[in-house]
Amino acid sequence: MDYAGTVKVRIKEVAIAAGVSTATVSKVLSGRADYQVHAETAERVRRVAYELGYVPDVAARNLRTRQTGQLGVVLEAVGPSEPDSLLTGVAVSDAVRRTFDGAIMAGLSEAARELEVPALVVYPSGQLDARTLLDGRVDGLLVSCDPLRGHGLLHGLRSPPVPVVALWTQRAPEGIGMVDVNHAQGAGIAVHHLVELGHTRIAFYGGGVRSGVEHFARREQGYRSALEEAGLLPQSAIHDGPRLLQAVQGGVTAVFAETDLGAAAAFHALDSAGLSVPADVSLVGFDDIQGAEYIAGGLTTVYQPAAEMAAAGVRALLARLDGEAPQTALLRPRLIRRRSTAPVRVVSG
Amino acid sequence: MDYAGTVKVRIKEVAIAAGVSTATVSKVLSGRADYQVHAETAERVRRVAYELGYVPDVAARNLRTRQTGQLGVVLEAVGPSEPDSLLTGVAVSDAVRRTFDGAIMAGLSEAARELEVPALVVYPSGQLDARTLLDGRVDGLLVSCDPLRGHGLLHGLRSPPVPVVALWTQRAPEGIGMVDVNHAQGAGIAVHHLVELGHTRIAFYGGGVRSGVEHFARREQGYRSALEEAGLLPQSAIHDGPRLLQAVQGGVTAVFAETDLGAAAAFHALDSAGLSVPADVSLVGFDDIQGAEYIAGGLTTVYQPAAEMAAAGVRALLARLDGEAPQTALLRPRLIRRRSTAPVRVVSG
DNA sequence: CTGTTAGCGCGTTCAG
DNA sequence: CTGAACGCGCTAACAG
Repeated sequence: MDYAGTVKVRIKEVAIAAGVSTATVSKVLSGRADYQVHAETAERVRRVAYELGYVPDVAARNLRTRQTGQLGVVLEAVGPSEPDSLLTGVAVSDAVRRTFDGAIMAGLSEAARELEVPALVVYPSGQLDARTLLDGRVDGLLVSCDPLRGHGLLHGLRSPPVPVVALWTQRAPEGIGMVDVNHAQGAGIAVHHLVELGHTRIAFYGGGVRSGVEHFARREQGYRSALEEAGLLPQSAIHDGPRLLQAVQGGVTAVFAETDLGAAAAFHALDSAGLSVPADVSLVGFDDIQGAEYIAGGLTTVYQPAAEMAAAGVRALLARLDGEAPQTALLRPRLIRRRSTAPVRVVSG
Repeated sequence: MDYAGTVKVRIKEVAIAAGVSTATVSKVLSGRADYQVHAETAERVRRVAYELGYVPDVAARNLRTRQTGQLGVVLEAVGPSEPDSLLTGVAVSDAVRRTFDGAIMAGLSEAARELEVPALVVYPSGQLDARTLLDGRVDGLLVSCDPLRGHGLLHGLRSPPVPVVALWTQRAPEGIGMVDVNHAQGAGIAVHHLVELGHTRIAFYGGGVRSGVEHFARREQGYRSALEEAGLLPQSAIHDGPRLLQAVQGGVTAVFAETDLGAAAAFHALDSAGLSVPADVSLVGFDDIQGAEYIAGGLTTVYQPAAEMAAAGVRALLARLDGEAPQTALLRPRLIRRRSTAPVRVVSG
């Protein structure tokens, strides 16, 4: 179809062409069931509207109805660092973030389609303050947080003018809904996998609680709980190659790394020392980053359901717009089995 | 600041509080230079507006001005496959797309901030037809294409009601602006790197022209041109392990793979046959996917400037809104040197 | 079941 | 330099 030079058709022209009033056209096309219109009339209006290529003007509609149906999105990780970051200077792969944000966008986009959200409004990086939300562009806001940075934006959003749901955190201020991956549970799944393979001395590789990063802390806590539940002894977190090798010499046969990138580092340390994965040491990561299948010959890892999280966020926000109270939802991560884990070797001698 | 229960402030209240008319407030805040307002008055209005927390209502403004300042975004890869895909059934890692889309969003977001685009409107996957663009939600549209799928959407957008710029393709219909990575140039850069290392027998690994995929075709063409320019002989494209090994036995010392994932496959074939990278064979990929540093011990590859492409897209679209004609821009890819390439081994005997 | 009417909040004439 | 009046296109309320 060719719309070149097409003058926009307005509701009045549809009304005239269909021989009804503009109100009737509006009633039919807005589809509100509480307006009863003769089926034949409605059908005629719809046909005429379609033939004329009529599309309601959203600006006018939004002005009249005082809502847009649109949901706002902030990708917090995209954009300049915030000064309150606990990890300024830490080299985190941009690609990790981008994969994650891409998955988030995919999930949002898919959920928006299914739930008939007409459009998502993405605010430019670092652009948003609470005041901006007053401008009536969106009915609600989703914030995809970056756990490696502070939650500056979220804290500026206490008592925001529209409902807010935060993704990938469990530390939003009161009144803000949350959807996060259950990091502790994910760690538990990883540990459980290793225990099933017969490992009893399992190390945690990464900054964990000490890093100050919410997710890493939860992962270490999950590691501890899972080991204790299994009647095994947690080890203190290890964050460098030499200590990892020490631990292995001390009898550790499996390593749970708090991230896939950490697992890559652990593998490098082990490999350089002539230790084989998984023959000598089993290795599990967390994230399932792109390329995880090439780490350590195929890294067994815990997949974070980012797209599902985004979809859950959309549903949660829609529920809030429907009057429900803010809630916290935790999604179950999934173990991806590859080739970096194996049954513990029977100790000979 | 706490906006709980805050009633939205309207222009009239600002006017009253500042002791002027709404027209004056509008003139001051819209910042249009052709309206002369007493400096003191203007300053007072601005201060009062700020103190009252006044934010103009975008719906009303959009209705009045007939534009929004917003740019639409379609991530074509997100969403269900189209039937016209040439590669239905081909397993392409979702993660690759997501990284790419994430980078695109990051670039868009950053450019939007710099160029003061108030917001980006992301249309849900597979939701958009040309008609939807008539609804006045956006002043222009960016389409991030998926080269592995058809351009169904783009072709439905001939003569669209708003300017359109397509990303990651050079095959959009007439009238649509384009920004793409210069794939041929990227291939040339890769080949040039290998030639500099002394390689003279360089293979192309992947579907290339025969795949029917625009990007892969350009990359193979770029490979050919670069070799010819260097006075060397291009080989026909290889797309499986056994033939790759044959080629190596036949004297090939370097392989340019059309994608990083392809490079991983090539590496696997070589490695399984006991050939070492880069000692026996040098290997270059294309894309610089997340995890490329773990492929083949650190894959030398061609990085696609996705974020820059997105930013260029925003600029191109803004230029079109400014009255300029649609153009095509090609961005120069960059070589990422890692450890999978080395000087050619001097043949002994 | 359908039509008439009155704004939604703002930006822009055009008098003063 | 300022303010009153109008209308962007649509939908909610109400009258018929």
